[in-house]
Amino acid sequence: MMNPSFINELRWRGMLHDMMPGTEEQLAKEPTAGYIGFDPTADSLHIGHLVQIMTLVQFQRCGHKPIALVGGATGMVGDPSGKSAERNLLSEDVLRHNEACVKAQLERFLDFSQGSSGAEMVNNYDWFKDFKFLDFIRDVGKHITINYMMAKDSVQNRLESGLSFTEFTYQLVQGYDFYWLYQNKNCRLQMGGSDQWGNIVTGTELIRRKAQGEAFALTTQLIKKADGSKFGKTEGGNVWLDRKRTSPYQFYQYWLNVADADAPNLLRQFTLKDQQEANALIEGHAAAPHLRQLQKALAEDVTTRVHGPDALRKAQETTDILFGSSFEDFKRLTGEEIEDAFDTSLTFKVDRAVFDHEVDPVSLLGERTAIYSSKGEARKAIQGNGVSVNKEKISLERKLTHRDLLYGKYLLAQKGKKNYYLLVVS
RNA sequence: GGGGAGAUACUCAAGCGGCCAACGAGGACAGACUGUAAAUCUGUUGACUUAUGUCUUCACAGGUUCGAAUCCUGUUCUCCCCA
Repeated sequence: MMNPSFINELRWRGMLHDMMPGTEEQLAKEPTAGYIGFDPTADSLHIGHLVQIMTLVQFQRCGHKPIALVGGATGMVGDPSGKSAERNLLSEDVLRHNEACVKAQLERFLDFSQGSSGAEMVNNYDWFKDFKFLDFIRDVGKHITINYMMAKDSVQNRLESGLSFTEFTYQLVQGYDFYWLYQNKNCRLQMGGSDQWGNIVTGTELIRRKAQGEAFALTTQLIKKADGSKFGKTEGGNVWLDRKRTSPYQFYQYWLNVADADAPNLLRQFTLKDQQEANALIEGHAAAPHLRQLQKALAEDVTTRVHGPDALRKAQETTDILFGSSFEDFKRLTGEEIEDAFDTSLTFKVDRAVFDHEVDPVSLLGERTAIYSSKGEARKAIQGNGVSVNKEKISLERKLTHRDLLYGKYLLAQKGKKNYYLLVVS
């Protein structure tokens, strides 16, 4: 049985950015171990990391052995790549916590069973924590010249604005990771986003000089959206993999809302659909864009992989209830169904006494609930025709009473067109 | 060490004694249009409030003035030229 070529897989998916000569030959020759590092800068990964996760997943599917590295050590240093300013160091407590969270997330995506392509998880803190400074500069630093390190873009870009020795050293630390994995896990390939090229190559260089070995580098495309805006950002910031930060419903909605121009690309990169399937979906979408089959397939696939089938089903139900139906339909739901449809983050409890008299919408939305952060903001939004209650646009004069409550306790509030909130009066 | 330029809201960037919460552009959010797209057009964008209001902002600290982002003094930082 012939495994599909990993490189070709990345090619048609549009994920390949660059690789060292010989990489493709190495992968064709034998099942190869390859790694990608994830620095624990937060206690959850976000969908930017998902590209790298998918790269590892594809790598494994093509018969190779993926190693997911959690950067317990590198996270302590801080990667200057792509950063315009020096960052604050995280405390060790926070790092150890983040590390555990990131590890748990990564574990869900790969197959860790035994066998030549069974995944492994390592933490570079394990080999760095007892590495003495003097040993490091003698054993590692001696092999790489300052001239070489200075030439990296990540360093050059920071010479004007400033770069600490700590961040400058990052490439050596990461380079040593690769060397360590090469020696201990027979790891021949490091992958990463295209901004990681410099760091990766420091590793292959170290392997060449220190171990006279040959190792390879491969980078993937950074995802760009058609309109030039950043991928993975929403009003609330990053789209996280942790459901406590981004609920499955919000996660599903993010993918469902992807622009047409970006959808084919994202489908190829974030799902495992094969070329035929993907093309069929893309053609189907081109023929009937308003059905948004592409976005639906994408959202479904990614949400399932990240949050599981149950969470997907619930997210879809909620979506149907909020977007697919009129308020008349909404009213037919039972109280339990309604409460179940909303994430806790979108649900606000309001004291019954508030509805004893007429309620001013401004104070209800801006003061009694956190839908708007202040009355002023709530007022501006209402004046700007951006607020609905029970699917009906409201004005400043529209007072709310207990008669507006469904089952005497529910009120559906909308901020803009897409943001729904549930007020529960009790 | 000598000389010059500069530091303004999320970013870029005007303003150079009162009409400045501060032009404009980008971004972000919202409205219309649509398909919970894109493009386009419109509105909002210091905070609180809703009144022709209050408060906090134009690197930092002082000062001049009825009044300063705008003038003076000192401090910090950045860039450029010469040595």
